[in-house]
Amino acid sequence: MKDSLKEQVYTFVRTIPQGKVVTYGTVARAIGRPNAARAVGSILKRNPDPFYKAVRGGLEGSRQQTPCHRVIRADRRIGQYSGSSGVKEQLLKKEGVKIEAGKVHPAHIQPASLYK
DNA sequence: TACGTGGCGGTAT
DNA sequence: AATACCGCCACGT
Repeated sequence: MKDSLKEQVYTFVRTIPQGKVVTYGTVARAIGRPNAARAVGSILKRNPDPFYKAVRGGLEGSRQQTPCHRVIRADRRIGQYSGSSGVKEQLLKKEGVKIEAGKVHPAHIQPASLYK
C-alpha cells in the first residue's frame, strides 16, 4: 500500500474508539515512523474532517470523521488544538475520558504496544 | 513535579 | 527547490 503519510494518519486516527486516546508518538509508531510525532501533529492540524465540525454540521454518518481530539501528548496533557481553548477537553470528557489537573487519566490511554 | 532545550519529520508556501 | 512552520518527544535540571 502506497498511501501518503497523512492518509495513513487519518485512517489510523479514525480507528481510535470513543472513550480512548493515544499519543502523537503512538500514532507515529503505528504507521512506521517512530520519530515523526511532530509531523503527525502538523498533519492533524490540517485535518480535513474535524470531529467537532462533523457533529455541528450534521455530517455524522454521512462521511468519515477524524477524531483528532483523541490524540494527546506523551506526558498526558491535552496538547494544542485549533479552535477555542477547552474544546478538546470538553469533547473528551463528553466521551467519558477523565481528566484531572490537565492530565488524562492513564486508564484511557491505548498503549503503543497494542499496535506493534 | 515543572520548566527549558535541542532534535525531529512532514507539510505548506 | 528551499525554508519556515509546528496540535511533539526525550531528556536534563
